[in-house]
Amino acid sequence: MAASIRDVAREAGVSVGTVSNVLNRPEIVAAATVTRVTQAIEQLGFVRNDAARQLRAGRSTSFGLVVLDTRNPFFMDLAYGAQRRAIDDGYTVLMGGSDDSPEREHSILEMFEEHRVAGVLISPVDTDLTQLWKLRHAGIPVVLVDRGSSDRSFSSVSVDDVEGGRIAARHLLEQGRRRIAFVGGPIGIKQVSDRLNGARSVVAEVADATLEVRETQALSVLEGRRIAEEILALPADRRPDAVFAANDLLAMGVLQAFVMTGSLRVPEDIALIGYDDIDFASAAVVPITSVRQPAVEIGATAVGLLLTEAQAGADATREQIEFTPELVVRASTVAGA
Amino acid sequence: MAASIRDVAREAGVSVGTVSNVLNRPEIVAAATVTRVTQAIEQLGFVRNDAARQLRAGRSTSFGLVVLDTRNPFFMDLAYGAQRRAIDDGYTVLMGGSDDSPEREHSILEMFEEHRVAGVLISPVDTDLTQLWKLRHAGIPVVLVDRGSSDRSFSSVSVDDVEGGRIAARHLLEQGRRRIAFVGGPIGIKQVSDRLNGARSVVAEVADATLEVRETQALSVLEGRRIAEEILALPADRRPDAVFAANDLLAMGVLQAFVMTGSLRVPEDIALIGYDDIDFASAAVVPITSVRQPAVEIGATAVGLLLTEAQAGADATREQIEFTPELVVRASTVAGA
DNA sequence: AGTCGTTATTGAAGCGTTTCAAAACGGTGA
DNA sequence: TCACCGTTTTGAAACGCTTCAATAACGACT
Repeated sequence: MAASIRDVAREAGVSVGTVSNVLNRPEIVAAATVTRVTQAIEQLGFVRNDAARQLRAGRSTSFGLVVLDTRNPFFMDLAYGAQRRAIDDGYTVLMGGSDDSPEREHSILEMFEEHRVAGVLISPVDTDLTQLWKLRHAGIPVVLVDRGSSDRSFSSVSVDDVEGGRIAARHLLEQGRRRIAFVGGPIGIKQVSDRLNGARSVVAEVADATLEVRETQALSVLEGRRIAEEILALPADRRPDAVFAANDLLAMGVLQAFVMTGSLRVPEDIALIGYDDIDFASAAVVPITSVRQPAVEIGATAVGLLLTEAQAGADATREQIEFTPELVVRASTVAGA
Repeated sequence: MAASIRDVAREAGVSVGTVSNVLNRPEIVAAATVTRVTQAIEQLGFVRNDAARQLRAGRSTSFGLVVLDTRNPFFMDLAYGAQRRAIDDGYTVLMGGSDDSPEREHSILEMFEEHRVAGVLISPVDTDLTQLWKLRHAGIPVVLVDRGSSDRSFSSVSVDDVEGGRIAARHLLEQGRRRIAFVGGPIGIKQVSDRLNGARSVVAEVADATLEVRETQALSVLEGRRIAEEILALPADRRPDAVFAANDLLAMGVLQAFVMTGSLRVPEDIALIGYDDIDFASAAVVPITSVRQPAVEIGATAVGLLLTEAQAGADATREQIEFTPELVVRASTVAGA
């Protein structure tokens, strides 16, 4: 079908080895030969076959990225950062979304492994990391993104989510809120539980403050809306006076439901804080206070770690990089902010 | 390094052909052999080498998707739809963002071609489609997404953007607006010029209505903000009373700038309509009226076309599918909506 | 016992590259 | 003229998989 290097060689009257050299190390080939081969390539419309090249090379020139949700702007920004950094080094990024499903995560990783990717970036759903160990054992470096490696066995680039949780809760308490609802889930996801635990620790220090947990199935706008309706259905005296949403998507859902029904004012009746600080948070009906994570930077840094680990081989040193989250105050917690 | 099919064969005491059969058509292999081989696979932690498999097969089992902007929720939704549809048929989707750069688009397509993808979905920046012809000539089916094929030479899944432009302009005129500003660009992008032309045709029919074009460098929030500042800088009597933004990202940027400075009320002083109806449009400070495109469906449908075209081979019939855009009225054009 | 028909397994060819030791070439100096 | 040397080019051997014609195994039937 398509022209192969062999056809080019015949057309140019040289051997396949020479064509390959023109393609990969033109400087060692005589100038006249280079032009002849180049012409033949042009002539036949030859395009390198990546599969053959990779087969020979043993491994691919792409990294795999597994995120929790491909439609979440936070992860898109992260992916964007990863991609830009990877391209600079001649790598390409394959992305898959696990949609909070361990099975899906598993099958994406399997695909990456069959592809012999040069490394894997992952924000895992599955608490069981044995598949990641298997990957490393197979010589594929793994870097955790948006999530630390508790036992330091993997390199990781993350944000201190416990501290992020504390920051959020502290801010709400400082605004005089006492009945806080934490909205997020599945709790199995480390990022979620860390944020919750951070908030809990701060709330525990204030005598009259309480924290109520409302678990969601996913970190989506829809789930936020669902929980908000639950809250609205409560008798007024049992309602929280603040909501800490585990991410901005949830926060937006919550906000939409509150605003739509018009029965609860934000922040007067109920304050709202999100997490991630996606671009859209600042553009919301009531601009949403959020705990900022540097998404693009996380992605880029993670690819950097992957690159060094890929160079170093099996005896690479693991590195845990942790960014500090940052509070961005907007009108959803402070009237007129 | 990693175990090959040959190692598995040795371990299980069978030939490589048999191992391959166990992997691909277990039903033709004796049950006892299957278990023996399966055990060996388990034992050695064997993982298929995708490169070798593809090299043999001649073509990959993935589709390539080129979008204008990977961070635009509209394209993410489109990609999501494509992915879900592709997975059902055992395909995988590779995505690349051209960021409105023809060069970048070119290099992504080149990568896809080297990868021998089974098909390409593309929302082209480049008005010159010769590279796409080249792809087709190489036996790779191409489907245009979010953009029709004017001469019907390519299959496409799109929305009637001229009609979409008309809908938007008509709506603004019906609200009594007469000085409309069109914000969008680069104008070279067909979606943008179609929307503009639709709007222009409707405005031309109303004697005292005018349409002023403000071209942007990109379809981003930032560019929207920039244009809004330009508008704010105008003397009050030269200001438009409505803005039609070529997509929701721009609309959000415009809105942010207006709201932030607080000098122009939406929709009282100036109405605002966007395009795409991304999820975030409804959650904006002032919920944004928009022209809806069924992103997920477009992606899924496009993969469907690709699948049939891939089956049919070179003599496939091209099909142009066009969805009709739908007006979604919100508060940014109708007070209290 | 020999033959036929199934059912299971084998072994080798080939996909398109890259790599690398070996060969060819073309001057140079003796 | 010849041996030697640096520069180019060659040709064959992998890489790991799938495919397919050929072979083997094994009852059943004549």
